Amino acid sequence: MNVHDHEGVQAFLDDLGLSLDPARFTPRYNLAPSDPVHALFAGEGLEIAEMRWGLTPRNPKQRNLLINARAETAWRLPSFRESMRRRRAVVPVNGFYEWRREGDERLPFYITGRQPVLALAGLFDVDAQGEMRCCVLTTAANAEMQCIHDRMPVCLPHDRVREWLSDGDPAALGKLIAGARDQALHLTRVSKFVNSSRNDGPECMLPVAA
DNA sequence: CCAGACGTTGTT
DNA sequence: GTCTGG
DNA sequence: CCAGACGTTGTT
DNA sequence: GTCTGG
Repeated sequence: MNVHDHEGVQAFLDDLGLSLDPARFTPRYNLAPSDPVHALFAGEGLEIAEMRWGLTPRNPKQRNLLINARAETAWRLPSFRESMRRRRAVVPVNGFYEWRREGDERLPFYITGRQPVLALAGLFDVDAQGEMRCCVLTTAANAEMQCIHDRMPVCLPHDRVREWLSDGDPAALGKLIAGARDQALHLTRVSKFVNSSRNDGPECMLPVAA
């Protein structure tokens, strides 16, 4: 994920009556699983909190962080079911990365929306240490994304964020998820600099020739 | 009905 | 608690 | 997600 | 191949 632009994020939050203290904001150009990220959720009203990316599996035998959840199956899977019902989240990002596999190569693309912030639909949970953790819902890739990958994050229209976080009706939520594929996305080929999560700087999102 | 298990995604 | 298998 | 590592005992 | 770290 890429969350580098505080001004853009704050403009998005303004419409929701939320604010994010610039002092608590670190620009991230290459935010990796297990890293802290700010996410919205319905607490006592709409709230924003720092969560770590990836739900911790409740079964200790399973150690993989759950960084994504398929929107099609999250309703019934034990790991996500309760969060789908009662712990939905939104992760505001400036963009995200997807890799096109070409043989042994991973060719990264930076993906943005029409506006400076993409509102990614997600879930959260509280782990055994009391820390909030979140994951991102995925859906079938739309036409733009299909050339690099068959899945993409669920991107909510900004005017549906409140509804996603507050409405409990699965049918209504299903429509929000379905609408994600209509969000216009813009793909930029970037250098493999971003492939190492040790690299976290503006170079991650710089265009390179295809 | 009871017993027993109880992991997801993406990629190949 | 809840789902699956028998 | 991708990159990169991937070893044990005993002794100091 | 598989696990860990970021």
